[in-house]
Amino acid sequence: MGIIINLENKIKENWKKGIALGQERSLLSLSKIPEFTLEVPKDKKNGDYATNIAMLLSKAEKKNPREIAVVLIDLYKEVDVTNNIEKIEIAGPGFINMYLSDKYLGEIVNQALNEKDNYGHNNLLSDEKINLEFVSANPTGLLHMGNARGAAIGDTLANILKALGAEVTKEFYINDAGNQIENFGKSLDVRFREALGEKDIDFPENGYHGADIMETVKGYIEKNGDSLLQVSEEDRVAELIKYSLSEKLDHIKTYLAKFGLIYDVWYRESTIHNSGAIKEIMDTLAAKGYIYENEGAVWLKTTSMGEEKDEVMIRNNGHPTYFAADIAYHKNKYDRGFNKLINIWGADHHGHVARMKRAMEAIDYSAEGLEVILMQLVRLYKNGEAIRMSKRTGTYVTLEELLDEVGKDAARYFFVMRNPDSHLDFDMDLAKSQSADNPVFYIQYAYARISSILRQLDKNIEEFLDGKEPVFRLDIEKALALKIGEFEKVIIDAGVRREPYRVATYALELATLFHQFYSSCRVLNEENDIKKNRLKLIVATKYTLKNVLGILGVSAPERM
RNA sequence: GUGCUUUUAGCUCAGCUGGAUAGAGCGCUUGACUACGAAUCAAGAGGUCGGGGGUUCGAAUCCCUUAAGGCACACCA
Repeated sequence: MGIIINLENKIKENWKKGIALGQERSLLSLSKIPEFTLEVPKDKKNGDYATNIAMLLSKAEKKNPREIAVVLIDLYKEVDVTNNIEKIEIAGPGFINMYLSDKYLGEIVNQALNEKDNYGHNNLLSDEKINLEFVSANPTGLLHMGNARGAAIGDTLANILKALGAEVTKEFYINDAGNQIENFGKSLDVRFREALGEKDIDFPENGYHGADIMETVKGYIEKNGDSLLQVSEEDRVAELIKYSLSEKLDHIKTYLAKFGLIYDVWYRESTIHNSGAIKEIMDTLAAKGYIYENEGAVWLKTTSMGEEKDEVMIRNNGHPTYFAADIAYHKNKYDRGFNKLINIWGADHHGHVARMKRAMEAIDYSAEGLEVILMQLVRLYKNGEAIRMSKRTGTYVTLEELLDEVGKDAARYFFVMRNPDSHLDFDMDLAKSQSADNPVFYIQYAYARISSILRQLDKNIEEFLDGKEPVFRLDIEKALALKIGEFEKVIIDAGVRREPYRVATYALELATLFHQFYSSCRVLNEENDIKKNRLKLIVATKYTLKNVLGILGVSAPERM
């Protein structure tokens, strides 16, 4: 556990002990200790920590908060054996403000120096076995901006959860079955026959018009010739689907890898269909009386589970729906030993969330263990104008183009920096710009500056890192050290709440404090003690920056 | 129509289980290199937290209501 978290726990404990002591001595009349807060005040003038405990007790004690605070502070001082608080004051309507002893700042820096690449890591979630499924784009086309946002959020979240000790499996669900694939196959077949000279073939109604599948078909013909014309349509379609999916998937894999994302598992929907898993859940649900037939289709009584309408499980053509397959798929994930299933879906899937949870309950699996992060759309801006993105008209920007244009680092940072449930305005020009306006460069620049200082050091850095706790006198030094100490709290917060953007924000804050420090403090041309302390501070900053950037999947350059 | 979601500075967004004078970046105005990288820093202006009601010591935050955007409500996925 980090210094800061330990410290906060101790402070809270001490307040509780103090109150208990007060009860013993009948100084306080309350029977139960209320849930009080320990927060970091926005304004430094109000101390390092503040608690609202006196205000909360006001009612039960029938006294004004400031009077109670006087009693509480005496009690606190009596039980506090660690002396981690230097000064306690009453302020405003009854806040109790605590001022930390500076000793902790030195401890924080030392911890970062000792733990290096592991600094900020933790074992809070070591009991969790998490399956994180994201992107899962249809393998019938190219990856677009929405997929890219999911990729960045998912991969970052995976890194955060791993930093908290969880076992995380990143999974891509391949929709290689169902209606879409049938349409895809028909479209391929038409393009194939057209490419070989056949004319006036009706194009399927919900077919794929993209130019990319013509390329695919041409590629197939170059390699394998036209022998497929001799086989049955069914076999031909099957072969074309197999070939195209494999080509598309390779493409998707390649570009996700360039984006810094490597999946642990690629799971095919067809495995679910072929394994009998769907029949199994249908039997389970039927045995529980949740299944009925109507108009040739088989329905799930989701209304009896609190949903607004029933859902089709098996269509009247005998094919299971996506919903039915998804229930089997999620059961399969639980059966593989995961206790948490986290999915990242586009906001257009939100109707799917509640019924999936109800379905899990219906087959006696955990609905709580299934978490869905919904992601809003990405709006793309270029030259100050919104670019309309549409698959139909083919004007959408692909991950490939994005990587070419702005690069992995900027793209990943921009996608993660906003809360998923707000729309993301992606400014291509800003992401491309190599200036202070671009947060990615700003953060990386801080790292490069530190590296630059260390390169100019006359002796080996290890000679300055003597293990003694550094002492800081200037506010900016203290602020930077404290920010380093917050890192672990940020990771925990981001992980527990599943909000990766907090890490992006933190990286920017840390870089800001470093730049401020840099502009007001020299490091190299200082008298020995100060030089040593500041070197420790910037090396600790460097490790912290490296670790944050690592979590974000953004590179940490020694030079820029 | 029903459900979910968003609404905070000119723009893009933070704001924790309710806390002190609502924050940051960009943009704007004005400054700072004979000093470890000016891809930086400092200072300033800028707000009816969409509107209205309620809960309480205290509301951007919780509840009700209302307005505006987005999404969903298929035998598609």
